[in-house]
This record gives sequence, structure tokens and C-alpha cells, in this order.
Amino acid sequence: MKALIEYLNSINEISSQSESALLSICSELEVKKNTDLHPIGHVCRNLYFVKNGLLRIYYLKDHIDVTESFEFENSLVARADSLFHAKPSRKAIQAIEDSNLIAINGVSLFKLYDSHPDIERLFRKVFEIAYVESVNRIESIQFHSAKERYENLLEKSPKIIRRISLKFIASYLGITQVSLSRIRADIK
Amino acid sequence: MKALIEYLNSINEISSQSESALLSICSELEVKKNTDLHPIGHVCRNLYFVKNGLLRIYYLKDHIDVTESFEFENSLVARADSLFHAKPSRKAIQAIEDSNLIAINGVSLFKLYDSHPDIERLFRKVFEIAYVESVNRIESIQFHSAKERYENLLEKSPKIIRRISLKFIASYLGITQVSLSRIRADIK
DNA sequence: CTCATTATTTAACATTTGTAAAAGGAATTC
DNA sequence: GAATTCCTTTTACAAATGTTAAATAATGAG
Repeated sequence: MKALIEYLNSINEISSQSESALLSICSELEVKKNTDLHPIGHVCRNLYFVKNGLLRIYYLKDHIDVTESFEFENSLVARADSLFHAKPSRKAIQAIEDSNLIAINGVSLFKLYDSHPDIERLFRKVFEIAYVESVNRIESIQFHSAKERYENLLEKSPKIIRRISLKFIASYLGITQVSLSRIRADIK
Repeated sequence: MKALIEYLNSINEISSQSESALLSICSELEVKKNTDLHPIGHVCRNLYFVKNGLLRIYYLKDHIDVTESFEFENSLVARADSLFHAKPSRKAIQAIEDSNLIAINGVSLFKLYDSHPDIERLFRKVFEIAYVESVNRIESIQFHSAKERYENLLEKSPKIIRRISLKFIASYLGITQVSLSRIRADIK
């Protein structure tokens, strides 16, 4: 659990008492490659911290698999809407590499907010960061050609290109596999 | 200020003591159509509540004006990244109708978080809502054709179509004016 | 009201992206 | 290590979107 604590402390320090309260609602789990940690249609009941491995969030658009995001080591993942409002999610969280995770139970966490203001503050900041990132993501796809989006990704997240298969990257960029393959050939 | 308080209370109730603390850091202002409330390159120092009127956030991409979002009556607007981290924003907030606003000073608000946990909780929820909305926005533009994006907008935000000029809507959807005009002609 | 300006539509053409199918590579299983 | 399956590239063609320019339409200023 050390990696999680370090990660959280880098965002907002919490008391050691809060730290143990938080750890008491965490559990470790392992997910094998290609399995859905959180399937489509289920209520998301946990936040997940990726100790190692790699996850993605995806959904189906007219039976086509669309990747919404990738989640690497040392990041927190959640289906926010589903977690906050206990409603079924149209999106799944899937491991695309064998992964070791820490699950933080949502309901328990939200209860801790009442007794531990520093935990509430910490997660306020966690989601503020996520919000800022998602606004940046909007900009990166809003008025850009497929080629621009790919070059942007190459620059900002080269590790995505290295570790993830083309079919996932393509829908993440909002284009088809064929189109991405073409762009790649073009750039070389 | 009544509208603001009602709006905030609908998200999370706060004590009357917190309410007056909050009001003490607010000020009202009026912005004329076509003027930048917050220009590009400036640090965003306030959150704004739209009492009436209409705002948009925009930025320049290769000298082309791109609308990131529209903000109607009864909503809170901020350039989050700039506000949270006191850094200059590449994006501007502009009035596209004469508007009456309430400004909430950022620095003062963040100070209130320390003394008023209910205010911190309130704004935690404000930004959680904004986060969920922005994830939904990503989905609405990620793997959809221009026509799908426009039809989606027609369905979910008909008021955008009614009150806002085509040129702003086009870049908001990530397409050119000509393309949007064509789609409109097509749908009729 | 008229003129000037700005916004929207239309047209013709260029470019990008999608679709479907086939071929080649890479990885996995038995 | 052969066979199978999955992934990526390529090709040919279709459809969508961008670009530029011109024609209308709507709006606003004097």
C-alpha cells in the first residue's frame, strides 16, 4: 500500500490517523490481462489505484469498442459518475496487462469525509486534477485532424504508443484503425 | 445574490454563517456583449455565476477562434486550471449576450475552505459535477461524425441552437461553419 | 431607411477519413 | 513448430469534411 500512500501524499498530506483510516477501507487485488475489472452495466463501487500494469476504460458505440482512456501505474481510476451517484455505468474498466491494484471502497470513503476533513480535501484535489485533465483532453480532440491528434499523443504520451495496441489507440483518438495505420505510414 | 445561494444550496446546503462568509467574498458585475470578461493570457482569479446572459469560453488554435463551452444562466463558470494553480490561461471567457454576473474571488474562497468545511464540501461537489460533465462531453465528440454531434446537441441542448450563432456552434462541435451549414440543410 | 457590416448558405473542388476486403505479421495454443 | 487466431497494413473505392470564393440573408449604425 506504500505506493498509494506516497501518491496521495504528493497531492495532499494527511494525518497518520487519517492514513490508517484510509488504509482500512482498501484491499489489494490482481487482474489478469483482458479481463473486465468493472463490467459494463454495473455500479462502480470502488476507486482503483494502479500499482502496476495497465488499464483502460471502454464502452460500446453501436457495437464498436471505443477506448475512453488509459490508466498507467501510479494513477487513480474511477468511473466517477457511477461511483458518485451509485448508478450503473455504460463503461467498463479493463486490464490490458496483468495488473496489481488497490481498491478503495467508495461508500466507505465518502463516510470518511465526515470524520476526516483532510481526506475529503485530498480527494477534492484528486478530482480537481482529473477535471483539469479531462478539459485538456477535450481540447486535444475538439478541433484537430486525426494526424494532429496522433502527433499530439506522440508528444505528450509516448508511453501510450509504446505499450498499447493500435486498435485501442485508434478509437481513443476517435478514428478507425485503418486511418491510424495510414497516418503512421505517412509520418515515417 | 439570491439566485447564487439557491443554486449552491441545491448542490449542498451550507450553514447561514457559511452563507454570509461566502457572500462577503462575492461581487456583482455586468459585462456587455462581445467583451472578454477574462482575456487570454491572464490568470483567472474568480469563479463566475451567471445570473442572466450568456458566456462562452474560447481559445485560438492557429489564429482560429474555437469555442470550448457555453455557459448559461444559473451556472458557475471558471477556468479551473488557471484558477486552481494561479497560472495564465490560454483561454478567454467572453460574454456573447449582455450579462449580469456574480464573481467569487478564488483566493478568498480557498481560504474559506479552512474555516468552513461545508463550503469546501460544496465546491468539491461543484467541481465533481463539472468533471462528470466534461467526461460526458468527451464521449459526445470522441467517435462521432459531425452530423451525430450536431443531432446530439439538438437533443441535449436545444437552447444552444436557439441562442447562439452558427459560427460558435461549429467550432464547439469541432467542425467548420460550412460543414455545419451543410448538415443543417441536410436535416430539414 | 439605407448603407455597411456581419452571418449564413451554396457551390465547386481538394483532402481526409471511413468501409470492406485481402494480405501479411505476430502472438498464442495445442 | 504447425495451426489458429488476432493484429496491423495495404488497397480500392465511397463518403464526409475542409477550403475557397461567391451569393444571400440578417443585423446594426448612423
